[in-house]
Amino acid sequence: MAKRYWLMKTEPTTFSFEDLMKAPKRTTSWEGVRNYQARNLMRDEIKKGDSVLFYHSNTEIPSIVGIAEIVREAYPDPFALDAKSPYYDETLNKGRENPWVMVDLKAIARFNTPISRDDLKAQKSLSEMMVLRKGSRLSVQPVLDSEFKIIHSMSDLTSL
DNA sequence: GCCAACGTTGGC
DNA sequence: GCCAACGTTGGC
Repeated sequence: MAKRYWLMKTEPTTFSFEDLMKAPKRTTSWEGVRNYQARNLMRDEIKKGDSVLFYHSNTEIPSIVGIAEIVREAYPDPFALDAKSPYYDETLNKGRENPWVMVDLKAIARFNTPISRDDLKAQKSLSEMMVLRKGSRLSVQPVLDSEFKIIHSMSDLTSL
């Protein structure tokens, strides 16, 4: 099965690439996705070994800041059942099966210079990227091989 | 802080 | 099933 590419968004005030690099084994679980389209991608499409562009959203300069890798495929997100978690899903309290899943992600490379949204927009060959579309809110997005390669070649990265 | 775009909810 | 109201996302 061919390796695939994804873009995952996070607000750096919630969980940043720095946080991922500092995590044990530079690995974290990607909990808290509460959108069915994104859930379906994680559950059905995202495979171990796939690469992830790590995107910082809702910040001063929205940017891709590094590359991560899927190290564990989808499994149930326990935070959905934890009343103390900000990701608690209170609609599950009647015994409805927990529909939410998460994957595990490992930091692979850090961009010494983040590639900003403006940088991406300046590339004609990236004009179809989902993340650049106005109103694009999906927090887990597919990325074409060609798009990943271009971004990789634009980057100045340090392997971790 | 503003607000457009989007997903979800719930009345009918 | 329709769709208005609402809450959230996220660029600007």
